[in-house]
Amino acid sequence: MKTEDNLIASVAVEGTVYHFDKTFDYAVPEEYSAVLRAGCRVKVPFARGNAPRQGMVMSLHRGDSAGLKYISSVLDFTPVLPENMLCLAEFMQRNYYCTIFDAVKAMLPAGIGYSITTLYEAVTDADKSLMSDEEARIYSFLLSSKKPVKRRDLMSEFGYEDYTVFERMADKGYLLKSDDAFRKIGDKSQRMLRLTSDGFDANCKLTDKQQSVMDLLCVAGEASLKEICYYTGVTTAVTDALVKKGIAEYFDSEVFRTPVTYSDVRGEFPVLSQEQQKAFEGLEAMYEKHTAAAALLYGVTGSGKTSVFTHLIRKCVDDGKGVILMVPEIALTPQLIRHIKSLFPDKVAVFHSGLSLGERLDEFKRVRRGMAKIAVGTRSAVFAPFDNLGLIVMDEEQEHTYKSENTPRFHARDVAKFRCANENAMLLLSSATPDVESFYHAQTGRYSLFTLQGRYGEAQLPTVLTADMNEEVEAGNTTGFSSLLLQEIEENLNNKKQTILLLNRRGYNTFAVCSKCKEPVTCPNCSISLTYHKENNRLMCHYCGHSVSVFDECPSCHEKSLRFCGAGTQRGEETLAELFPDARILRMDTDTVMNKNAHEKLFAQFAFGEYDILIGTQMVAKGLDFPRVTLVGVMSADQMLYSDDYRSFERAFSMLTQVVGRSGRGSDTGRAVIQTYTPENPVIELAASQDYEAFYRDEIELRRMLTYPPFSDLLLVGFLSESKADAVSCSNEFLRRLSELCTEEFTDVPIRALGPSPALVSKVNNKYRYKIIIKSRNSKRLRELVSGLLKEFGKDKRFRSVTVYVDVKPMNF
DNA sequence: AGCACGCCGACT
DNA sequence: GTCGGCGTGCTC
Repeated sequence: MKTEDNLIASVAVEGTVYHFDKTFDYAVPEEYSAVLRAGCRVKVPFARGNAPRQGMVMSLHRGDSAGLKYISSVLDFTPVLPENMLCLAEFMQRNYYCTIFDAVKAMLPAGIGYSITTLYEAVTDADKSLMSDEEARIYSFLLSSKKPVKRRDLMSEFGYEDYTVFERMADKGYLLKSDDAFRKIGDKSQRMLRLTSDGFDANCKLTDKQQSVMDLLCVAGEASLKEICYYTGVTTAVTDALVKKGIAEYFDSEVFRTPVTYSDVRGEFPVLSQEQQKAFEGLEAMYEKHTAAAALLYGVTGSGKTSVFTHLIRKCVDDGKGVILMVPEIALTPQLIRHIKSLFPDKVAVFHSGLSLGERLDEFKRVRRGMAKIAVGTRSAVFAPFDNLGLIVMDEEQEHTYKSENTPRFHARDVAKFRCANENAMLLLSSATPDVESFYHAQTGRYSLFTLQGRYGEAQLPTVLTADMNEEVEAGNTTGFSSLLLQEIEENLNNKKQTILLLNRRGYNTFAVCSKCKEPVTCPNCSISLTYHKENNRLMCHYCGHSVSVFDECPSCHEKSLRFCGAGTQRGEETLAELFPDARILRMDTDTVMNKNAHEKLFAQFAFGEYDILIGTQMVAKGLDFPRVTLVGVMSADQMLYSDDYRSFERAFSMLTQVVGRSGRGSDTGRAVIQTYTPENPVIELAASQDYEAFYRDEIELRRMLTYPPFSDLLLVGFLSESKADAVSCSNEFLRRLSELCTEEFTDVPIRALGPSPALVSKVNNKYRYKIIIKSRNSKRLRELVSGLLKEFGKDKRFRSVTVYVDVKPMNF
């Protein structure tokens, strides 16, 4: 048989590392050669041990297969991803410095994933007398179980941290090894726990932690694992133990099921105003060219941006093309989703983290098979696998939730841009307070700009007052509520109107300090102070999730002198209740909202008038329209304004504009009170007058002067290590090599580098974090330079303890 | 990142 | 001699 003309698959392999990632060529066995196509997943032997790994076939070609390994099995007989998505994966590898498989993984629904596991079974004729006691026990266990046992299960059964024992037994011929691909099941974060019906027998001894879980279950009956861990401060190891004892059992949560909207509730397309019609016609003309294009739809809240883009979506669906509609957070936009579903019955697939794995898989398949034409969802919806994409709409395009903070660290807007360019589709960004970069592109003609001026119903802008907190503190007021705000709340209560208060801190107290030695109580794993949560009476770390029962002894000087300070939402709620005992107060933050579809329910209750005051973190700035709200209070504008980031003004402006705009949506004029220690900051005034364009003019000048985006691109190089010294020396060496290369091979790449310096939170989960910020133009040459350096440092054995990664357009640094 | 391979020291 | 500890280098 001649070897020159065999089928070869280029495969992206799972579990590689950036510095040696590429596609690996495998020979395709004869029996698969007719069926295998790019976009199918395969099982391949990898590295010296030929350990089985999952891979994605990126492309197929013919050639000489001599010396290549063979694909061991095919996991999909029809491609799970179309060609254009494979092309996108390569784009992501180049731009986000991730492995190709990382990019592929981001595109697939979690439920589709296979994991490849080693299985062990006992040979029938081994001589037990030759084994150690431990080996004999393992052998008997495997002999009694009929089927091969997964390595993982075997490890936990015998309490091992590694699997050398089993490997040794396999070498000695007592055990047989095999590998298989398994469908992943049961996303732990969504699992529920309940007591088993047969109850538990009284002589069964429980540890303290197990008992606390039991107490919770006895009261609640059932609870999600997340909640159990929050309230009792245990890890899943404890719940696992209860399940093992037969006292409790896991089950999949039913509450997350999306209510199915049947086609009998058919929505009406909104009638467009003259201004909206004009914008629509402009967009329609762009769309009709069927070439890659981008537009920004800019209009104040309530100007009807949604109406405009629903008409455009209809146009696109009528052409038989796919539409992606992205929203910042699904939980806060239930009415938009319901609206879209009612306009396009049976054509909508929804993508968000609240779906069960099975549901995500179903929605993915509906898109893949062309049954659904519109994919609605959060940033992961940008990967909806349409093969004839027509339009991508990004609602509230400036929202930070569009940026992924985990590998692959992509920005959904950039991925959307690439997809549109690559698939000849149109990109429509929509916002009341666009990202400064986007508005710049609209001003300079890279995007077409469509503006909506009119506010529906001509509601008046709210009157905005600022409260100078310096004066309050001088006057001895430490409640966090200025006299001005209190007075306004009082008035609203008397008039039976509703109030929204924004307090951007979770928990009860934001930190604890020792009144003797002045040491704050910090997380043992992170360089961040612990927050006191009243509901579970624990101190918690919002970074790594560490929590301890509350104590009063200072960990540094051992005096019983801890003092709790700073107000979070829980404390704010309590203070309010004391000040206004008759007011009905609703608190909303990730703690109260953790369970079920609570968002919508709570918002609905508030809209119904079941509460007088809504206090919460930034989620209260979004969500439903509340016509009865006539007062909005911002407890502190300062944390928003002064974070260590060039975008803090932009974010604060957007947030303040949004929250202030919540006041006076109905017939009454609204009021807003912004509390701050820096009342002179112009951003506050600009937000008060809802004047985006004036804000933009100031901001863009600032950016131009300081060469910040859009006049440059930012890249963060991160260094993570358990050893502080290694992280420091690695980052120093990186900077040295960077400047060296810039004076040698890369003289054509203009670069400014800042750092190295410790990250904003310098230690998380016992890992020290350092960063270098690179200011440059994101060109091909820059990517060559950065990618080369990453590979060099990945291989460097001096820095083996250090993980080096790159974050393009970092959000927090 | 794993993981096999190989080289060296301590031991039945 | 042989087991097993760790340092080194490769992954189609």
